[in-house]
Amino acid sequence: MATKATVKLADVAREAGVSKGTASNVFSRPEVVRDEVREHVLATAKAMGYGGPSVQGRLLRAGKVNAIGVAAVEPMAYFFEDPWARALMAEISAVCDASGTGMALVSAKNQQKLVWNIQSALVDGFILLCVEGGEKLVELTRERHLPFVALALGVDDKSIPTIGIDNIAGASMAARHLAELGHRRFAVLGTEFSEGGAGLLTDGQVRGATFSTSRDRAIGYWRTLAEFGVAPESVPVYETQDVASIRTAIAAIFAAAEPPTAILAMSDRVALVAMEWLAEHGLRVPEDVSIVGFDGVKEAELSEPPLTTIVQPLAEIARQAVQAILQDDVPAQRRSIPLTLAVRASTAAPRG
Amino acid sequence: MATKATVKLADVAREAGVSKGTASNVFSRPEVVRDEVREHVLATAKAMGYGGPSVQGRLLRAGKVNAIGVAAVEPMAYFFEDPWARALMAEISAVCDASGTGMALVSAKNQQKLVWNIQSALVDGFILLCVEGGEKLVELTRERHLPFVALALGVDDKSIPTIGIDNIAGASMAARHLAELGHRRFAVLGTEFSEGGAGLLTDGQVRGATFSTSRDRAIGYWRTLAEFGVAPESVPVYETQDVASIRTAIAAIFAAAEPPTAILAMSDRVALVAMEWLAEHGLRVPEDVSIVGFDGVKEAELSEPPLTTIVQPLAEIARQAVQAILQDDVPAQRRSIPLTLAVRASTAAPRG
DNA sequence: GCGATCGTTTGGATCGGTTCAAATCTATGC
DNA sequence: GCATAGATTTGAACCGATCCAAACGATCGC
Repeated sequence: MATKATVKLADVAREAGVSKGTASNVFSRPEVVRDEVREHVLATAKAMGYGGPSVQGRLLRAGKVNAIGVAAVEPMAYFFEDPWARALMAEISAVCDASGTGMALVSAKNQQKLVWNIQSALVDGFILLCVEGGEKLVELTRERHLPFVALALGVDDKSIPTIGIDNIAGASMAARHLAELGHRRFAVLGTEFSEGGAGLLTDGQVRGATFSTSRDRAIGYWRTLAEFGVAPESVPVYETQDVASIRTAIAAIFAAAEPPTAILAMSDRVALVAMEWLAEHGLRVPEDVSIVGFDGVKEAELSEPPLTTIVQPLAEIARQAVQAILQDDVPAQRRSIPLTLAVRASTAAPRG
Repeated sequence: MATKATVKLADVAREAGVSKGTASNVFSRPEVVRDEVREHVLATAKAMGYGGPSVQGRLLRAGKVNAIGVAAVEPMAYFFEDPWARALMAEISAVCDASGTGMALVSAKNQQKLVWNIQSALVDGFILLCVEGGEKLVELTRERHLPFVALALGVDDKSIPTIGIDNIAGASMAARHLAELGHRRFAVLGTEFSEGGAGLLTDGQVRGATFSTSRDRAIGYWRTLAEFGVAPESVPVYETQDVASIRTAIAAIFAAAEPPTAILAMSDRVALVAMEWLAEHGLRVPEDVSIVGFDGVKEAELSEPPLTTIVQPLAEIARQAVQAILQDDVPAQRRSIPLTLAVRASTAAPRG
């Protein structure tokens, strides 16, 4: 069923015997047209099968698309499958809903398509979800000359407008919580520090990490533990990627002569996998081992026991990001939203 | 930081001393322009801060937006939170990814905004996710005169292009599976039949349901069980809404003198809640009670025990829907995709 | 030296609307 | 009866590009 020769506003106007201007008013500013005329034009339009003013035409004049694009260097399904992305998207969409703004999803497996997708997306601005490969995305977006903010950018280039969290402060809270409970033997179950890495990291590897998120969290842990007299050298940091690497890491941690009484996990995902491993190996949480996560995903509330974690204020991040785009008032540099500690049942004082 | 007076193609052309046509070619058909000229125009553009051809301008000429809209009469967060919607969106986005098509999310809490959102969405067509309130959505979409297909439309108006599943046949498979295992005492744990209802339904209420999905599944169960000599009157159908109503229903079912040996659940969600209730009340699945779900969501594979269920071919539905829109070749009427039965560990022969 | 050919460039039409100043119509006041 | 304010309508300009037929310029063959 091919689209028949499309009827345009001018056709309707001619047929109805009014000017193009009046016809336009009938649709976009009906109150200014005399009732009689309006009815007639509307009737003519319906009779001719006119589908209403074409959006693209209006757009050209108006300039505003009234939609924001959310982009990621991931397949599009990422938006619906990754827990963090999903939680964030839900918040972003709630804000967009409230302000009647549309959302467009932009993604690409390959760089080639990403370029085109970014360049041709019909949006007023972009929110960039970039866990990795973010720089290229930022660069491309910049060329569109549209407002944009990056969320969770793993690199810290001061010139990129970013809304993020203070990872050092967050990690600090997690470490302080455990230290105040009396723990003195720790291990850090980290996320990705550099492309594809995994395993125990040296001090130098931590500080020279590609991804600042992981680095900052490690630094936050170390710094605060030092205040409690725990030497950084005594707190091993394991980098992990997939589930297998997480399990390998936690196994290594508990293979030590004096295993830690508390685990600092750099993400809830990592923490949850670790808790599973612990349960399988007869170690009780929090009686034998305390564990603190990071992110505050929903699953962390529902785990057994519920996970103590540092929760990211996703709603606030989403609100600020959307506002910034809509008002074309992106932060000049990086802006941080404070994190909060949610104390649940996965932490307790160490035994003895 | 207000956007400075935007530079347009014509400005660049004038500044570079070439015609608008040539300038346009530099960007959209570079190979046709002499290297020297191209370099010069590009340089001028960069110097003037030209952001590349404006999408809206190009659009007007091209006609194709190269994006499809997905609409629902739900808040936008629905796309990221509801399990069924999410699974479907993930599939749809995978198909879009493959064909380089963009996606726009359209939604609205209130009808007022829905109208505007549908009318102003920049898309080449729509996929409608309508579990309820679908008719209004269809009507609005029709006015855009763009191709669209409805998915899972709960009403069966033959004139609406729909890609769906054969609920009767699916329910039939579920019932047959249990009957062939030897079950003869059943109860149906239903989903929503009419706006806000819950509780035991009469035959008339089932047949007069507002939502054809629930009705068809019930009919499928009854019809097939009858073939095995089980009278429909002996198979109670409970309508449910939220978790509480599901628990109430299953409690009622097992309060009977001769409780059923098998449960036919109209959705995996309902089935999973029921399994939880059964576990809490010391009834083992499948030893004491067998249960079959419907939908085939991911959670059904991971439950304990894994749930036997009728799986919806979401990937295929998504593929056909997207293809139909992109090729402007929507099915004239309803098109059904076959369902499959996934036998897992929640079903077994009845005891004794 | 001249016409044909090929690669570039040009200018104007077009996409489908919105907008606004000016023109036209209507009703009111005196 | 006529000027005047207010309500409608008109027509042309414009939004920012793409497209294409025609013009142009250089090279080539004879």
